[in-house]
Amino acid sequence: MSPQQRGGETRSRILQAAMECFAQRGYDGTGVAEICRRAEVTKGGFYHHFPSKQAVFLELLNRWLAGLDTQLEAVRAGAESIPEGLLRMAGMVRQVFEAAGGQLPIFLEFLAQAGHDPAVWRATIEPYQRYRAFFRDMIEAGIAEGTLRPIDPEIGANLIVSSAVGLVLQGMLDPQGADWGQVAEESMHMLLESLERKEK
Amino acid sequence: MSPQQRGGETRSRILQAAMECFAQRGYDGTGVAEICRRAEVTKGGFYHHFPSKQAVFLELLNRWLAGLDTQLEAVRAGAESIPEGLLRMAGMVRQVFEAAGGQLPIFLEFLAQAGHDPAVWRATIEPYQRYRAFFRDMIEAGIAEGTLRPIDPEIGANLIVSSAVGLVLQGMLDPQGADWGQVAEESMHMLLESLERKEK
DNA sequence: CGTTGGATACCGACCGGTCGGTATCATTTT
DNA sequence: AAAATGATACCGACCGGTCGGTATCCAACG
Repeated sequence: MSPQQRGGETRSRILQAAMECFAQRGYDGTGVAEICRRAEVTKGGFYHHFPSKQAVFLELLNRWLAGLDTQLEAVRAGAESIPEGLLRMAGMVRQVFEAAGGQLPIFLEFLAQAGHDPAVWRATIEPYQRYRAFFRDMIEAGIAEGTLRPIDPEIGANLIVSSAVGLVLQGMLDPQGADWGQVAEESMHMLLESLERKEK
Repeated sequence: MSPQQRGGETRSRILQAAMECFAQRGYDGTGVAEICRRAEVTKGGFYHHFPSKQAVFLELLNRWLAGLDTQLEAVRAGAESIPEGLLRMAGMVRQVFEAAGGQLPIFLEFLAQAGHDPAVWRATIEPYQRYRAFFRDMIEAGIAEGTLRPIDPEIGANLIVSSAVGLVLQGMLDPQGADWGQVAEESMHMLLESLERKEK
């Protein structure tokens, strides 16, 4: 195996292990040693691939956000109408939950760290603004195509983003508390029902 | 000054200092020594009043939640109709933000810690269930009194709680990003508009 | 009234242990 | 040989919590 391949594999093993540790014990709660143990790498290897613990965290955050971005964009491009697109985005919540296999609380870590670390903060807050703009544009398009009532797009986008964030958060905290994927779909359905233009 | 008074004052000074520290540096990020410095108490005094750092954190959490509870209940009792009550609860968001004076990120700490510490988790998750039940009852009452459309109360309550949580979260992360109090009111207004029974 | 006993409040040095990060060396690949 | 990779040992800082001791005040007693 080439060294690039080996190095890359070690690198992703570290990332994977770090994600699991952060999700279970939190950022401050997990030591570099623990990540190394789980990734079957020594400290030397760790600091060969990453300059610091924070760098690993930041890369994890950026990957997660990038994944969300591409998913959202794909759904938008594939949807026939705005309401249908929004509904399918609600379905993404279920996917997000299933994909992470109970290791989701790392999202909480992202948020908590954003409160203390300016670098994490910038990386966290910027996507929120992007998402608000994203849904604002969608709503405007929906109004233009006549499938949505003429509401204030800013407020509507905010409502969507807020509900999504709140939903994901509750799902993180209490995965067994409900079928959050289904709750997300039904909530978005109710929300849409009120935004959609009804033919009389 | 009686010793009880002195003791009580010291105790609340510790709580206040701890809240500020936790909000700025996070739970793990703040040492007991730092809390003591800010509260002008020594470590001995700290551990005289509290058995552990976690105990301080938990008391802070419980006080916050208790305050929210009493406020919500007061609004419900004082409202003439369900929609009016819901609208005034949206106004509470502005109050919450102003009352905390930018020290709000401690809410994030509550959430993050809930992911790791079972005691914090129980204290955090239980109010969510209570709030969902609270709003479900309100919606049911609203349907009964004829001011709300006959929607699914569970889903509606979930939508309200999720939006509120997401709104508060965004306000924490980016206090300067918007007038969150106003955004909360307008969002709730839009939400209500779709839930309210419209006379034709 | 003065004294005394003891409860409460508070002090600050100290401990065992952990942590993130570094320095150095060994091995493998090109 | 040079570069990439990763293993081992170690460092200094810091942290939560403990502990022996002191200051302050109240209540009971003589």
